[in-house]
Formats: sequence, structure tokens, C-alpha cells
Amino acid sequence: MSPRQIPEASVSRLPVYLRALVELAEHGMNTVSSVALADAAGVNSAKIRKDLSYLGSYGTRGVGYDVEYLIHQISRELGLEQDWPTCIVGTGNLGQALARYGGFSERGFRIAALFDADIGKVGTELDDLSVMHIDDLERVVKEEEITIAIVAVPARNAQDVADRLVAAGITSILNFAPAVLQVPDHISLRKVDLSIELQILSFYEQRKVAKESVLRGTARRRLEAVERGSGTTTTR
Amino acid sequence: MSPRQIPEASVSRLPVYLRALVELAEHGMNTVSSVALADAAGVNSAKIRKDLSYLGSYGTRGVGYDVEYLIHQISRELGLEQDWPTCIVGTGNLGQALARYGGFSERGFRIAALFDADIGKVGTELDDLSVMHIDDLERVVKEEEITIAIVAVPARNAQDVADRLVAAGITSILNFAPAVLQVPDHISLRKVDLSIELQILSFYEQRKVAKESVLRGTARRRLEAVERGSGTTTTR
DNA sequence: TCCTGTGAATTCGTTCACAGCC
DNA sequence: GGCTGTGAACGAATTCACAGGA
Repeated sequence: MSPRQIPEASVSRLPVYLRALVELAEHGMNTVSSVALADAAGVNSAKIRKDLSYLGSYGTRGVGYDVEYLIHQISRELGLEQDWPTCIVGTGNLGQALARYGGFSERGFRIAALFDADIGKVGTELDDLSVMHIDDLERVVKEEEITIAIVAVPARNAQDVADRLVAAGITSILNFAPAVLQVPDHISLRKVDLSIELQILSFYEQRKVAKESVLRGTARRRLEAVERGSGTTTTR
Repeated sequence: MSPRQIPEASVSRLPVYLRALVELAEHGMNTVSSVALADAAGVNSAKIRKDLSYLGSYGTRGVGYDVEYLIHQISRELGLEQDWPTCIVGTGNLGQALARYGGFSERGFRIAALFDADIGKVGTELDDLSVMHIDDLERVVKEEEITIAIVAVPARNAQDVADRLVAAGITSILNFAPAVLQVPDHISLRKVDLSIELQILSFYEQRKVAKESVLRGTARRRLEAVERGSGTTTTR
């Protein structure tokens, strides 16, 4: 099983497929073709087939894929059959929202601890968990066997927190702080940056405005350059 | 100015460079080399030079880039010199956190309106804005000239909301709902999916565990496949 | 006949390496 | 001597297109 190296781009789509499959299963579908799954996942069917082929030959020619079986295989591949105790560092606006967000525990990411540096917040109850002081990090990470951490602290504290997390034995970090984190090679790092996403949208939005003025004859010279740059930017 | 088509991958890095540059400026730096900027932005220097070359020849050989000038150019390219009135649809956990998140307005994304379908929430004050009913969407989008919308509603309502946003004249959507949205070609769509990010981390986390057992001699056959799959996944 | 699985072709993105300018 | 700007080389990801099994 899992013979080869799955390309990163492919890995990052597996959760999308998984969600689409779960939805199809809820609608009573037993099998699904690559075209139907592609449609549900918002990609094209060649990608589906190629991506799934990295996991193994789980489809049946002339028929499609067995929905339940595929759910099982993708879950296994993603490591979702085990529980991953996770902690959230920082219980400001975003940290609180993340702590209350049901979507994590739903998929095996049990929030095992919340940390904050602000003594005023320590001891507060939040979604059945009591906020702990950041100085308890090392101890609790060990006790609860936490391997994944979500960083939701202000940018200026993010690197410090990351260093402490790494020292405490965390091996994966999901960073929400608007800062570039340096971590050792063996640590997996992903980032979610809210305002960067808006800035990317702004770029294409501006190009659309430019295109409109072109069509109104304001700056005809720029038409060609603009022509292909204003489409949808992701996920299609 | 802006002669050619900037590759999408490059566009999505510009906001990162911009933030690094602002930080450098705050530390009193006047010029920066591609190597120094690369370091601050967490990428390599060839990428910096190539990306910046798409914007024009803004550097000086033998010296580097003028920090302020580059900030100006990137901001202009990203469309950040204008104000983009933005709305948030859905004022649950996440919507509330986003409404209070300072990072948006900081960069010109003024939150101009909040919408919710729940009558109980309509009229609530949230970060100086009163929550409006979703039925006011069309009117307010026009009045406030909103072009960008942030979707933070439950997955099952996301497509409906997206359809209404598009009908109301929105042209960019940032989707936080864990659902695949279908929008017309002329609409820019980006998504932020919290639990997908964790699932991707889980994949690599699992591979690390597998690697450990390999090193303990449990499953020597899998070593080769695992070897290159457990590194950091993004931003380096 | 239908739909998967996959080599081959293509496109896109990254990195190298160095000419050219300060 | 130092650093940018960029063709050329390379590598990754996507798409095509079809052979082959159900």
C-alpha cells in the first residue's frame, strides 16, 4: 500500500475529494465516476484520475469508484483514522473562533489545550477547555501527546511561540499570524493568511476595473495585457 | 507600466514581499538586496528577482532595491492604493472574528457591511457595524459600492449566498465555508479552508510516524517512499 | 460501451548561471 | 565587487488521448 511519493499538489486536493465523497455518500450514491467527482470537487476529471492513481487502483473500469471504499482509502492516506491532539496558542478573536469551530474535532483534530500569554485570560473557559498559561506548554504538550499546533497570536510573538512549540516537541504548525516563520526542516508548516488572500483578490479586481476602462476606450493599448489576467484565480 | 501578464504564483507572493518590506522600512532600512528580502520573506532570492522583474526594473545593480519605492510599486500593482469596500456574510464564530480582525481595514479593505440570515442577529452591533439582514444585500452592495465579499456561513448555505452575491454585483469572493462554490468565470474566487489545512498536516505527520517505525526497523521496505515526503510542505 | 489508469505532450513554475550595469 | 535582470535548463503539475479491462 501507498507505494510511491504522492505529489504535494495532489495531497492538498485529497481533503477536497474526501469532503465531496462524504457529501455524495450522504446523498445515497454508491459509486461515482471521475467526471461526477470532479464536478463535485470543482476540478477536472483527469486530475481526479491522476490523483487517485497515486493512491492505488481503486476504481473499476466502466463503472467508477466505490464511494465508501474511496472515503476509507483517502482517510487512511491522510492519517485521519487516528486522533491528532491539537493545541491552539493565542485566544484572541481568531483563536477563540478557532476553538469554537466545530470542523476540527469533526475530523479527528481534537483540541486538547488552549494557551495564552495573558494572565487575564488564563483560566477562562472556552468551548469546555480552560485556557492555560503559555509556560505550561512544554508540560501539557508532553502529557497530552500533542503533535499539531495552531498559532493564532499577534505577528510579533509568532516566531517566539513557534520556537517554543518546536522545543516542546510539536512537529506540525498551522500559522494564522501574519508573519513568516522559520522552523527546522523536520517541522511541517502551513500558513493561512487572511489579508494576503484579500490582497490577491484586490490585484485581480483592479485588473477588472482596468479592463472596463479599456472597453470604454480609456486606455486601449493595455487591452492585450489585461485580457488573460482577470479570470478566476484558484480552484478551477 | 505593468507591461505583461504576471504569473499567478508570483502575484500570490507579492503580498508577502510587501509585508516584509514594510517591516524592513520600520526597522529603518532604505535599500534591500534580493538576498535580504528573500530571507525576510521566506523564499529564495532568484524567486524575488524574477517576481519583481515582472513588475519592472525597479532595482539598482550593485545596490539592491529602494525599500520605499518598492513598497509603493507593489502596493500599486496589488491595487492597494484604493479602498475596497468589503462585506462579510455570516456572523457566526468565524464571521465575528473576521469582523473584529484589524488586519483587513489596515490594508484598505474596509468592512462596509455585515449580513446574516438570522433575524436574531440582525441589529446586533459588531465592531461599530450593525448586522443587516441578508435581504438587504442587493441594496447595500449597490449603495456602498462593495465589490469584495467574505463568505463565512455554514457550508449548506454557501452556494446560495454566493449566487446572491454574484447577482448583487460582487466580483470577488473569499470563501471560508467548507464547500466548493460554483461561480461564473468573471468572478474571482479564493478559498480558505481551515480543516483542509489540518488534514494536509496530518498527511505529513503520519508519514513522519511511519518513518520513525522504519528507523526502529518495523517496516524497512517503506523507507525509500517515505524519505522525501516528510519535509515542510509550504513556504520554503 | 463506459470509464479507469497512465504514458506522452504540454504548460507552468522554479532555479541556475551569468552578462550587464552600478 | 556586488547585485540585478533574464535567458536557458530543469522540474513539477496539468492536460491530452487512448489502450485496456469491466
